[in-house]
Amino acid sequence: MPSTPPTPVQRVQIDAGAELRLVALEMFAENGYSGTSLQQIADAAGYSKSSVLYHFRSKEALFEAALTPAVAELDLFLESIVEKLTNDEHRSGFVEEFIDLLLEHRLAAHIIINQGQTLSDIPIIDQATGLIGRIGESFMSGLPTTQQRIRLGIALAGAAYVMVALRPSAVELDDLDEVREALIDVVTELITPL
Amino acid sequence: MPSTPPTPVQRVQIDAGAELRLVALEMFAENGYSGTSLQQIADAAGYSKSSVLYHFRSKEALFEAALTPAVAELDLFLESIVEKLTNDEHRSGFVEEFIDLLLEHRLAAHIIINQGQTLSDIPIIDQATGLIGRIGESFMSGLPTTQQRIRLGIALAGAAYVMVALRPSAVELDDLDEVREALIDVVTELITPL
DNA sequence: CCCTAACCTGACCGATCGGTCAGCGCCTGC
DNA sequence: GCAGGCGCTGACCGATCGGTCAGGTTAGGG
Repeated sequence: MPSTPPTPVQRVQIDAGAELRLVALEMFAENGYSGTSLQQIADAAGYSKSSVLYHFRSKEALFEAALTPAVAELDLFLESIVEKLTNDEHRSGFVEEFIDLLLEHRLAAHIIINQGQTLSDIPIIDQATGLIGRIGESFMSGLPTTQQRIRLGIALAGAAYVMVALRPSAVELDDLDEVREALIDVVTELITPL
Repeated sequence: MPSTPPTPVQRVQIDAGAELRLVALEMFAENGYSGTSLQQIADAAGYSKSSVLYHFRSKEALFEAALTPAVAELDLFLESIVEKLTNDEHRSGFVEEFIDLLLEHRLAAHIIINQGQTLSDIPIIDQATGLIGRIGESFMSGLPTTQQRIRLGIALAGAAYVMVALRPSAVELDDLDEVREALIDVVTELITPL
């Protein structure tokens, strides 16, 4: 019998750091940053509080680690925006990508939207709101009337908030697809006259 | 010289309860419910923590007292809705009143929108979200397609969120009027096809 | 077989949390 | 002038907060 290969076996969930990041993301979204204690996170993940602080130097570091993937993708999205908006034909694609980005990182979006002002002194939150601001600016390069700015705000904030308001339990996969298309339609309709 | 009247004099701000309610509302909106301590509220209002707890039996009672006026007006608004919606001519008035209601109670709206899910176990929050839900239901009595529900959601949530996002410092009175009209226009445009 | 390093934990720390309580000064009606 | 209640306070309570630390356990390489 040949020697067994060097254990690439079942990697179900042995990465404690990633597991803690996920649990923390859910709880921060559900109960808020200051409303979630390290003890609660540790209990939910099946570790001790000390263990959480072994993997992450502080509560804020854990928060930052939990949000980092979403913010990184948001950053990539911003970089790709410039060419998207110069080519007029790609504008609808812009909306689609933005909605998909929000859907993929719903929990992170929930946190940034609902707690962004409160937690503005945490670096990654500051970075995220900065990115969002630059997306808005680059979109309406000639930021014309108040009415137009309000229109854009309602489109993006409304879409984000509707998505965020979806309770995780209420997410049937079919419905999610339907929601996705409806969001793309309505947002596209709102921003095309700009 | 006639006797001085029984001191109806300057009532600048001697009602400690009302003053505390106001300060608490601002701080709860700014830093969140669990992110605001009774000590911070007391300091900001110029009282001791004990004094706050003399006027309000608990932190939750103070929170409830701070939100009560807004929720009461929301309740009145819901009662007036039925006749507004049966008379087709008053539909635009509906939007106008709703926007004005949000503008008048911006801080309370901020709290209910951003912390409603988190604080769903507090009675007045439960009441407020219940009222909002009934407003939505009574508006789209025949809740038709997903697309139409999303449209309504974006209109109302977007408007509310745009308003909430206005930093208090950024509120010039002229701008506020401009924002009000823009909001009414866009929201009306969104919900008229329903 | 032992040494090391990674992982995890309970005990403990000072600070702060929401809340209680006894008592202070002051105004008012008798 | 005195009794009583209202507004307000500091001292204090147990619980919990985020965070530190010394030590226990385990797996792997020499």
